[in-house]
Amino acid sequence: MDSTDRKILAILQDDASMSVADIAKRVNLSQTPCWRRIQKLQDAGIITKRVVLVDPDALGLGLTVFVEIETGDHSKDWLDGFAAAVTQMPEVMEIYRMAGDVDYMLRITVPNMAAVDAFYQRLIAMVPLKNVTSRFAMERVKYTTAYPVTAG
Amino acid sequence: MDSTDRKILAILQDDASMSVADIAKRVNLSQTPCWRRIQKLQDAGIITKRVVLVDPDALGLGLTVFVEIETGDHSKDWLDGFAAAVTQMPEVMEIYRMAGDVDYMLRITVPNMAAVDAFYQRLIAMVPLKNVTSRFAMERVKYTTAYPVTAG
DNA sequence: GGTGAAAATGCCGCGCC
DNA sequence: GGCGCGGCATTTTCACC
Repeated sequence: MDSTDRKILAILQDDASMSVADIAKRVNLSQTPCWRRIQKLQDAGIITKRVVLVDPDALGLGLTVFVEIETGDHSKDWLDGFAAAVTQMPEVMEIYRMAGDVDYMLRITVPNMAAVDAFYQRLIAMVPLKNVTSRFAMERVKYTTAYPVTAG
Repeated sequence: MDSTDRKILAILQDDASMSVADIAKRVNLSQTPCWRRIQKLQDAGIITKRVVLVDPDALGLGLTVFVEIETGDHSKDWLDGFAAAVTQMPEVMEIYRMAGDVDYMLRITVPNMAAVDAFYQRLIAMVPLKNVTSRFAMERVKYTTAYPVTAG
């Protein structure tokens, strides 16, 4: 993957509605080679998806909460099952298995406090957990899906 | 926004490469009205962007770190400036202003431990901070940009 | 809202350098 | 790896129900 591919990725991560012709201009290529590069990035699994991003406030999903979970001592099978179950829950946008005292970090997006509590109740009903800490976001200052691809 | 709009959003949040004709079929609409609804969702700012998602591992960005920041006592202007400066940093994917003891929560994506340290050094060089805690992710279990739009 | 169809645009395969 | 052409799919805009 050379610097032209990186430029293409930078463009598409910011705006995937651009035509191949316009992208080609921006990276000083003609249409066909540019198109072939994009195909290749898709086939190689570097580009994983094409999606639209939606304003959560417009959907009434104004509340973001980070949930830090200490599972306590459990087997690998148990942990896998736990992770799979949490993955199914639609308000869960991100799940990370963590190093350190916190075992899992979740980011959930919900309409209001009641939904946070409903989520919490469902979560602890699934299984006993050693500790669950919720951290509430007041404001989303930055949110991007675009990874840095250009050095400097 | 009715249930048809929600169905359209659910589809486009999952796969924006679908043709309008195919989306129309899935929501039992003909092409033109379906197209008009999508336009409306864009014009209303509900759909904010069309992007491609990229595999961070493929870019050598395998390390995700949550950074919890306590800023200490500072003026609103100072906080705004701080937030703006952190927003500029390309490894920062998400920034939230938090309720509670932690003032800001960041998610950063970097190639390796050295980059974490480099980020940390740049961060604390910007200004004195009361406390900075890094939490390291071992594994990304779930990551989605698709908000739940269908009740149930 | 829905339909059908036409115009404009953009995609993407081919032959060639 | 890159280019230009051209058929074809898709988008987008009509006029009308």
